[in-house]
Amino acid sequence: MTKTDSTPPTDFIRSIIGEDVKANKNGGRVHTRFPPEPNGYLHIGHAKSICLNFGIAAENKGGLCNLRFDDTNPSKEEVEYVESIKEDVRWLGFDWGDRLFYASDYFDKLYEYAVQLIKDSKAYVCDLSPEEIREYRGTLTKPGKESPYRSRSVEANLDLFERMRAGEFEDGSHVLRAKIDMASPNLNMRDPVIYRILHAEHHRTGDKWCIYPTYDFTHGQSDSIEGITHSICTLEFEDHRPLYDWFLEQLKIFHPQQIEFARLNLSHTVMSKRKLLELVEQGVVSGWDDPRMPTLVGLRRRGYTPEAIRDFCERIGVAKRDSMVDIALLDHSIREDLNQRAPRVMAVLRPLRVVIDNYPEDQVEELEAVNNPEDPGMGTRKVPFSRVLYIEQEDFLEDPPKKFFRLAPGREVRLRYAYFIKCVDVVRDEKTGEVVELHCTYDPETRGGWAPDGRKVKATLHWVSAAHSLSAEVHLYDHLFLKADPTDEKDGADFKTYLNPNSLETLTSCRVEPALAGAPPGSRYQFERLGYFCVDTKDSSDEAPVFNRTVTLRDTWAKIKKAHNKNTDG
RNA sequence: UGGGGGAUCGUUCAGCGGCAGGACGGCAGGUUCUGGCCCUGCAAACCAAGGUUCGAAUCCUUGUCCCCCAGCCA
Repeated sequence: MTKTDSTPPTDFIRSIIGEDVKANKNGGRVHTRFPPEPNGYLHIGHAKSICLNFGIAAENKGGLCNLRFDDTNPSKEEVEYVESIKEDVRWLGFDWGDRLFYASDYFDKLYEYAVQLIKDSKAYVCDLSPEEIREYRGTLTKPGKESPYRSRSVEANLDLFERMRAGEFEDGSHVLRAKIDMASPNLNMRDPVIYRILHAEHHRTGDKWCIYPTYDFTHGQSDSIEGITHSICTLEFEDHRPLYDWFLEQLKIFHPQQIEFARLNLSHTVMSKRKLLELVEQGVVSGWDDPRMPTLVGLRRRGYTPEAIRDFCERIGVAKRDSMVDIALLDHSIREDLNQRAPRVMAVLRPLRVVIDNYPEDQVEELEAVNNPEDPGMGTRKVPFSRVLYIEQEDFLEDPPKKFFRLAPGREVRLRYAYFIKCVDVVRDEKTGEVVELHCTYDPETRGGWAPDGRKVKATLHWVSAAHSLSAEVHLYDHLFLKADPTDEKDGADFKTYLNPNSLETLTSCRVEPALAGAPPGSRYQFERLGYFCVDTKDSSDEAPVFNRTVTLRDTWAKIKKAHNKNTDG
């Protein structure tokens, strides 16, 4: 995708790095990393971080970005997640080369670091229970108390730590703690736990270990080992930085620079892995790849392109203030991308039968339609036209309001690429009064949609030939949540109470033009006047195609209707 | 009333002592065989109060509000 005037993004992180390069810090090297925990699927918030880290590496000469899994908690992490994460990063368009790492690669090294701290009297084995540790920690305003085990000898600590590793103790009975300052105003410095006993099988190291380093003891050192120059993370780790600095200083090892930025919040959805997991587990959505999910697998299945997501990540910027990006911006990014590349096609979601009374019974014409007005190179196709057609139910109104330009009794409109037609009769269901069929006449002089006499119509409708169209199922998606910030549970409500009951609407009697026969899973189209749709990658088949609506077209008629309703209701 | 961060159009990102700007959204037009795209125009903001200065969104002071931290999660 080519952007006409894409200026290279600048933000405070890139400025800092630019200064560092200019000052020849780290010999001018720029090395970042994307460090996910393999305990869930990646979402669009991760995409922001991925684009930042891989983007910065790509923008700097010789710059590199590692993919490293922070797999320090075997009880929550699974291979399923590491595979999906790798796939998602690749799909987004980034490449970690041969630099795929795991924090678990460093378990031996980390153990040595811990031993080193013990030998320097900077760490000790503590026998306090989790509850006791919490009590001893103090509170935000009250300093903590020192553990009674704080002054054990180096020898005793070495022995105990070795026995922890050997599996002599039960989970939770002992921990290794850094010896820093129980009175520190920064709670992270109050003798934090750096190793805990977890008799759990690790997805990579198996049962080699029954003690595991905490994230805090792992992350900074892993960055150091990999020679990461700029360790970019989110705001909540800002007060962990002094702790990471402390470890690096005590261990006398390479010191990456940590820079924090605000994580992405998107309106009308949730971004926390815990909440997303809850939606999956409770069956609110069909899975991590439900097209309503903000996960990368979900967005992909919904029809989003990596280009659009990258464009979005560029538009939202990077800063330190907490923010909530309007999901309308994501809509804009995908529309802009798909407008350029998606072939146009006609599909009728809610069919209304139309009979062209003066059209010969057995005649069929092949009319030429352009595949993409934005890109003439995409060529044209033939669309069959015959006596019986379908149009969209909402394109006809018996009693049209002022600004309704579409079909109505006695009114003439154009059928796209076909003919001008005029509505001459309306057939109703005898019982319900519902309009079930329209009778129209066509003007043979307007073949292709042009009027030789230059007369104008106010509307152009999409349509399909009844006999030639294919049936299809269509999934209409809308925001998962009605409330912009479902996380705002101040009135006591659970975030799920703000779920949009209409976030998915399934239409089973849709008709699509024959050109869509055999459309491959994942392929994207614009259904003219309706929106962008893609062939579902899971539930679609040649016999029973399923299309997912990625996003609607901008719809000014919908806005007019809405404004009108508001006025009449009020 | 412990510590760490942050406050600029509705939203978001710029502006780093010298005309507050862009994008999305909104509104109004133009164009149009998609009520799409595209084009034009309009409305729209410096948390507050003091101070320094010829000049303050920017520097200083004092407030106010918001976010994060009391996992052996990350």
